[in-house]
Amino acid sequence: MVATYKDIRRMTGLSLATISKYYNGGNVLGPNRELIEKAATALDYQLNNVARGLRSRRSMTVGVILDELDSSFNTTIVSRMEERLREAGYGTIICDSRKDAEAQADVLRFLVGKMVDAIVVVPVDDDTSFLAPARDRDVPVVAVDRLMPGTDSVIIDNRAAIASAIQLLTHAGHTTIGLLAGPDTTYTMRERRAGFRDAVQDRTGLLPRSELMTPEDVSIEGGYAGLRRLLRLSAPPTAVVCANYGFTLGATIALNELGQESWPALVGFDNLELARLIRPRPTLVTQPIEALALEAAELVLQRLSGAGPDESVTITLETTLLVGHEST
Amino acid sequence: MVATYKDIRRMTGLSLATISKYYNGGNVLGPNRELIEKAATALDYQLNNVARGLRSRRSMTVGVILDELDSSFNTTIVSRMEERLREAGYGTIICDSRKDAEAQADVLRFLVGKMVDAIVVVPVDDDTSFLAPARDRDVPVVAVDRLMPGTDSVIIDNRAAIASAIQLLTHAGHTTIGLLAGPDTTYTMRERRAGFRDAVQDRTGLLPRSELMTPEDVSIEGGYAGLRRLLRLSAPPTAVVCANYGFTLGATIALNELGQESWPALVGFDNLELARLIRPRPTLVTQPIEALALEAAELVLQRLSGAGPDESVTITLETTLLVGHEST
DNA sequence: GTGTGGGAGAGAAACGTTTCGCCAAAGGGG
DNA sequence: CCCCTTTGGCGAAACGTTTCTCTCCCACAC
Repeated sequence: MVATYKDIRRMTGLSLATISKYYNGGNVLGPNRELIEKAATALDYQLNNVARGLRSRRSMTVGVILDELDSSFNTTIVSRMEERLREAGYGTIICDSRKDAEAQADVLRFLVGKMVDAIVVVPVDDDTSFLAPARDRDVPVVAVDRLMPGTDSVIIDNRAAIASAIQLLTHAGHTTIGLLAGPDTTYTMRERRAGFRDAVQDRTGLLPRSELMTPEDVSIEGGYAGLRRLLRLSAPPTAVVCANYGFTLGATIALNELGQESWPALVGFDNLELARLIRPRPTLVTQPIEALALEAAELVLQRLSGAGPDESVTITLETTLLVGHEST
Repeated sequence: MVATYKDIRRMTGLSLATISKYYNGGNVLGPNRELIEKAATALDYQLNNVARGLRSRRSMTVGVILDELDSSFNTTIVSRMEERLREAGYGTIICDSRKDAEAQADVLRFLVGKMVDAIVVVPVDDDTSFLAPARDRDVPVVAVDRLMPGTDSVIIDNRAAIASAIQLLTHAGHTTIGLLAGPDTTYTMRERRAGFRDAVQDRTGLLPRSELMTPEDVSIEGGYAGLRRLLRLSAPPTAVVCANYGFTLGATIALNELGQESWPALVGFDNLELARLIRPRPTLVTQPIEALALEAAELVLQRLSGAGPDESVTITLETTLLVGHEST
C-alpha cells in the first residue's frame, strides 16, 4: 500500500492541514518539519499529484500537439520545451496530429479531457476553430511557428529570413531565382512566399515570374519534383530557394542525380547536422529553434501563473544565414 | 463554471451512480441514456479525468523516457506508440533523459510522482537500479531496444542483423571487414559487436583483428573519425559495417571527403529516407521500428489490463537487409 | 404461490489532497 | 497592560468521480 498524508499524520501526530502546508511551502515549525521529513522517508512517501490536481484544479500537465513528430524542427521544439516545463513541475503530453486537421481536432479534445493546464500547438493549417474546446474551458493555447489571430504565438520572421537569402543571391549576381514553397494554406508558407516575392522585386525591380514560384507538395518528393521542374523551364533559374527543410532535402537529391555542371545555387532551410553531409553544401537559413521552444515554454508558464496581458502575445525571432560552399 | 455529474443529476433526476454507470459502460435504460446524453450536450459536459483517476487509481497516462529525442528511431517509436496508446485512452508523457543516467533517474521519479500507470523506457545504459521507484509502486515498465533482466523488453535480433550484413559482404568476396560500434556499455552495442565477431569467424574462420572493431564515440563524429582510422590501417578493411545510424552518417561524411576510388563497401543502419540522399548509397540494416513501437504499446496495454505472465516478457523482432548501390 | 436471480437504480462512503474558518499563543506598538 | 497582528496549527468541508451496499421489481422455473 502506498503511503498518504494519513500515514504521516499517524507517525507525526500533526494534522493533514499542517502536512499539506509543509508540502506547499507554508509556515511549519522546524521540529515539525523534521518530523514530517522523517516520516516521509520512512514511509517512502510520494505526493499523489492526481489527488492534488483534483482539489487544486491543476493537473500540472501541458499538452503538445504537433503536425508531425518526424521532423527535426518539431523534435527540437519538444525536447527543449519538455525540459523547461518539467523544471517547472509540468508533465508534457505529446500528440501527433499527422498533418490531419480532423485528427488535430480529436487530439485537442482528448487533451482537454485529460485536463491539461495548457496546450501548445504546431497547427496543420490556419483554421483555428478546432481550438474552441480549449477556449471554452479557459485552457491557454500557444501556437508555435504559426501566427494565429487571437492566440499567443511564437514565430520567426519568415519574410526577413527569405529576404536575407535573396540578398545573398542577388549580391552574387543571380537575377533569375526560383522558389520551392508549399501551398498558401499555412501561415509559414504564405509568409515565405510573400517574402520571396517582395524581396525579389525589391532587389531586381521585377516581380518573379509565376512559374518560378508555383507551390509544391510539402515533402521531400515535392522538393525533388519541384527542382527538376524549375530546371526544365525554358529560362531556368540560376539559383533556387527552398522554403523548408523537406524541400531542401528533395532538391538536393535531385541535384545529386544531375550533372554537377548544371547545379544552380541553392539556399535551404534548417538542420545544421545535415549540412555537413549533403552535397552540394547549401547555404542555409537557420531558425533559432531552441529559442523558439524556450520562448513558447516561458509564455506557457507565464499564462499558467496568471500573468501576462489580456490580449494575445506574439513573439517573433530572427533567423541567421549560414553561408554554404557552392551556393553563391 | 465547468459542468459535473451533479449538474447532470439536476437535469435528469438520476443518481450519480447511474450517471457514472452510463459513462463506464454499465447497464442504463434507453430513456435514461438519452436523458443523460441530452443533458451532457446541453451542459457541454466533459468528464473530469483527474477526479476519475483519483477514485479509480488510474491516471490514464503512460510515461515515456527516451535517451534522446533527436533520433529518427526514437521519434518513430514515440509517434506510433502515442497513437496506439491514445486509441486506448492513455496520454503519453514524454521525457528526454539526454543520455544522462542521473537525469534518467530524476525523470523516472518525476513520472512516478505524476502517477503514470506505466513507463516505457529506452534506457541510457544497462543499469536498471534507477527503476526502483517504479517497481516499488508496481508501475509496469517496458524497455525498448534494450534487454533488461527482470523487465519486459521489446528488442530486435541484433546478432542476426549483423550476421546478415556479414553474409552479404563475405558473399561478395570481402574478407577484411571493419566495424564501427560503440562501447560495450549498452546491450545493443554489445550484441552487435558480438554478432559481428561471431559472424566473421563463422564466415571466414578467423576472429576479426581487434583494430578492426575498436569502440567509437556513439555519434556522427565517432563514425567519421572511426572510418578514417580504419582506412589508415596498414591492412585496411575493404568493407565496413556501421553499428547504428549515427555511425552510418559519420562514415558517409568521411567517404564523401575521400576520393571515390578508395571507398570501401559500406553497410549501415536504419533510416530509409536518408538512404535516398547520401552517396554512396549504402546497404542498410533496417529495423522494424514501427512494429517495435506497436509491440511495446501492446505489451504496455496488456500489463495495464492485468493480463500477461508473471515473469518478464521479451519480444524479439527481425531486421531486413536493404541492399544498396555501391556496397557489394 | 414461492423462491431465485439479475437488471436498474439510489445513497453514501470512499479516493488523497487543498483550503476555509477558527483558535491559541506569541510578538509589538501605544 | 491591552489591543492587534502574525504565526502555527487544527478540524472539517470541499474537489468530481467510482464503487460498495441496498432496495425494488420483474421474469422465470419449480
